[in-house]
Amino acid sequence: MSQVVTRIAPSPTGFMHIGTARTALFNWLYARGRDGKFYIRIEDTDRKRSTEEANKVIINGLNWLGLNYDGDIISQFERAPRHVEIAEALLKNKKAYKCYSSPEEIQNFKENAKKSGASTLFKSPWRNVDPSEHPDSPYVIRIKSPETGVTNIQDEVQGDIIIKNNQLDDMVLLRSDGSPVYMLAVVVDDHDMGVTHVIRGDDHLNNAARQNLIYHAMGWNIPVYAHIPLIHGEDGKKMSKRLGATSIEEYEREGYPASGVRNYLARLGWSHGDEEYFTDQQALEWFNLDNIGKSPARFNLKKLQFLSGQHIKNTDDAALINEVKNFLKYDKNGSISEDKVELLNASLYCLKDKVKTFSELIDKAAFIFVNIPIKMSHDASLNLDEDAIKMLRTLTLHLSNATWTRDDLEQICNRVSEISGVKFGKLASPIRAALSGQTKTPSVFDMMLVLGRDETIARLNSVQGF
RNA sequence: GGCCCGUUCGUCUAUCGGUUAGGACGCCAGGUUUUCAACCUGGAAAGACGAGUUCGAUUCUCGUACGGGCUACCA
Repeated sequence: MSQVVTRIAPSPTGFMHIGTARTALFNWLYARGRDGKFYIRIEDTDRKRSTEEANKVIINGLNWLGLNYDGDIISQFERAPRHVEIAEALLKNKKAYKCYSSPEEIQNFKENAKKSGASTLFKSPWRNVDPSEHPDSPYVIRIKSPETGVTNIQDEVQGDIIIKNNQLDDMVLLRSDGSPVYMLAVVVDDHDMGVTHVIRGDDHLNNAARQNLIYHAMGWNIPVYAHIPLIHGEDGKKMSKRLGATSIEEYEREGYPASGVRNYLARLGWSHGDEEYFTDQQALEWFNLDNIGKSPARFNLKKLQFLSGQHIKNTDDAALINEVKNFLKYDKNGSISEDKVELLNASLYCLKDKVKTFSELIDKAAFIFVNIPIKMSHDASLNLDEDAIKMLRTLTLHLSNATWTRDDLEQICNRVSEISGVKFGKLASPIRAALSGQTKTPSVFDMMLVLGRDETIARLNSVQGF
């Protein structure tokens, strides 16, 4: 079999929908897993919607998700002359015809048909009129769809779908202003781009029958179809902005790792036995069309979070630091200085196993980013009463000649809590407050280890008023 | 209205006629514990409904209900 070619064909709406991202991922996995090509084509024939900015949003989304594409991005709009050329070829072959019915006429017909309960399928009276009788007025070009028989869609996901040809109207190919219609453009572009596998949302399933008409009329090979069910929101309805994020950029902003999003999106509607967590390599190796489900899947944030946590845990430190730095441009901290990066790197061992997002990681690493004098949260300050300060004073003394290993620190802390006649928990809270100004932090030992002796003692002193 | 598609624990799914219907997230209980987490152990939890085919249906067929899509000179 020849090389696999897939494509993602988003329309420039100004943001990248999570569903578009998943479709892109499926196409990318299918192509890249088979040494094939993956292209982007922007469906910008509707000029009202498209802007440079909107294209950029799509490209940024794809880049962030790590879906690299081949060649240049293709603009459907720019290919209009070629679409017209095909429409004219069809006209010449008598596979299409000029229709002079006005929009008002058609509108009236449909309204009447609806009222009387008859089929609303418009049958143009111009279908078989000889060109010599054509008026000199605006016209559209319509395809001649077969009046009898059936059109068969062979779909890798949905199975064989049979649509009766009498359900298909003579769709418009070229508008009266001469511009091509989407249905024509898709077929021509897919054919010209050599697309072998059309993996797209199942809202196009019915359209596939119409598109097949054009393939047949041109004598072109029909691509392999895989119409995948759309993603729904947590409530089972279409994903809306009201419930959760719909654009891929929001997940980036919130600090989800791209690898986790890839894993989650791939697993949503597709499966490989019981595998839930997998790497890109595994996804590439395993992904196929056979195991895509037929029913729409609901988006579930908790599972995304779980998987994201797993991916962060399994990312090596150097790569993780890079991703976090990149994420920081969305965080209020902005960028961070090199010495803080070093501290962050040193603390990864006690952070990355426990967080689900980069933003959570930064939160937990807050003790790194504060400086003396440390601003106390209200809850933290409650842990610094007189008795506590006294304990900290004792602790500071013992700490000055500690060897600064975990064992040693634990021993010292235990001794101090013993001397003070309290359980370790009573001592840990003030330490935590002094070191971070917060009540939720990594273990006090981890903080001491990361901060080092000088900084630890300085912070402890600072709450004692030194 | 017509046509097309779908329906297994709350959610994502496994099962390709015979299973105590499996896994994962989430949830609940217990454990670990210096906070928050993370982690460990255990638990509850599903074949939309009704017929038919069959020795036997979650699985095959039909119907109903519910959900979704298409039915544009939108994409």
